[in-house]
Amino acid sequence: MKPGPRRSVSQVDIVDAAFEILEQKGFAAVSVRGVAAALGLTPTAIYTYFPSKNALLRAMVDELLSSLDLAAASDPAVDWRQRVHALAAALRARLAEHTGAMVLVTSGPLDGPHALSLNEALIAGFMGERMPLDDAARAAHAVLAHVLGVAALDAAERAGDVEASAGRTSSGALWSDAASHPLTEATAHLVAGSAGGAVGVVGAGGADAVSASDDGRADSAFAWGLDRLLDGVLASVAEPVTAGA
Amino acid sequence: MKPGPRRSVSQVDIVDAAFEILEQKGFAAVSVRGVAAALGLTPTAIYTYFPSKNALLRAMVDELLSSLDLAAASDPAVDWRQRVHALAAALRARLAEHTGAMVLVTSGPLDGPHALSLNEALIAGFMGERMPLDDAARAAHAVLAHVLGVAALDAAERAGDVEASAGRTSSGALWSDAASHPLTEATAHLVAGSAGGAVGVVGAGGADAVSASDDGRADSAFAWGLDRLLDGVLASVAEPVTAGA
DNA sequence: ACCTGAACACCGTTCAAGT
DNA sequence: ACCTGAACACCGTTCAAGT
Repeated sequence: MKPGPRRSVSQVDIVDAAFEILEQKGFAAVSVRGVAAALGLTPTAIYTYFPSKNALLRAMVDELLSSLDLAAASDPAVDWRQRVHALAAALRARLAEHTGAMVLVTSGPLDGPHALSLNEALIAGFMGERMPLDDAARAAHAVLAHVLGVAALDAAERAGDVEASAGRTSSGALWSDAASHPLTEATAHLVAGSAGGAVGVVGAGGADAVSASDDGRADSAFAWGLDRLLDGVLASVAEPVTAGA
Repeated sequence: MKPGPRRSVSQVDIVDAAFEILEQKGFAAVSVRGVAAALGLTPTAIYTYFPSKNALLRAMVDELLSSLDLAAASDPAVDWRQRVHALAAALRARLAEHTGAMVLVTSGPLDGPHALSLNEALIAGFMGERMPLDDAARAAHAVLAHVLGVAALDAAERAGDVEASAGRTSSGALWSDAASHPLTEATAHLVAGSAGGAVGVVGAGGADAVSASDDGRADSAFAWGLDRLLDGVLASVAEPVTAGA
């Protein structure tokens, strides 16, 4: 099973070991001590390669982003909208794969080489749609925010599968006893659901629809929101700023 | 300074103590042991009120959301766009106030009473713009995702003020040595910057512009993205679905 | 440069016991 | 119901020392 402890380790070995632990035992198990043990090292040996646990976490973030296909996202032969959808879906899938990915992504600025390249590809793509540089940068930021936000809501929902909350107000009454939130209750099915799964297939199918391979309920909500954002962003190209309220 | 240990505690006392520690010593200091000590209790006494630390965290999330002015957000006399902006800015400000707010929000489903009421207000608001229930729910989800996503990017950036990353690839070269990411570098100023600060003033000024009191660079990027999202969402009311690519 | 061993100052949670 | 005390199985990080 195990490849056995290596004789000499490197930064990438440590990051790989950390990901293996993340996938098999969850985010809470990703510890300096645990990673070191997986490599047959003493905990303090890790500090030769990373100045802190946080630095290791940030290296993991960039490793995670390295799996994105930026070449495909930069192919001008494909519709930009389609490319954004594929890129966003891929990023969301990566974030959904591991528990606690939001903690990872929040451990420091997204200024690693792959994070910068991702941002660069997004800005360039929007500029290809005749957007000025500044707005293209804002659009890239907004798309990134949308993906991270949906990932955060996904993560929050998954975190509660095991744990039931306290569930009581100070008056002792149970939360949302009946129809006090009818709209939310009636639409919960549209927004909740599993991410990942078939998401990896997006962009591989090829020809027809943007969100053809979506089957999760949350996946279509994700695509819908992204489409509305892109609608608004791309519409800003035609009518610059002048139309006021 | 300290009000002294209480004679009898309650769930709200514990949550309050946890927030005080969060604001003064940061998220890492919010521990069962620390909260208990602040109340003059033994760590294990906390488990009489919360089944786990995570349950305490979730109670903190709902407490955080309780400060949102949902009444103002439901006032039909005010333009819906303006109400969404105020609500979103307020939520973002709350998330920006404390370090590690994203970890808090990710600790479990947003199904507390105040979270549900927030969602309810958002859905109702979009329905007031003649959107069908399903799309209104998706729009609410998208707005929430946008706020959380921007908050995540904010948090990530702040997390790096202290800590410089490893900063080296396996080849030993420094990250982003020169102009390998020109678009990102040229626009970094548009997207980075402090959140919070004057944000709390939004909605208190009153009359004229939506983002009048914004001064941070990130604040205007936040408002821009939200406006583009609302553009796309509200445009979907006029032309339902029929228009194809 | 790379790694160990011992130590410091912490964690969340369980359990048995007291009132 | 509410709280204590002891214990279990952990943390991240520093420091002095070895090679």
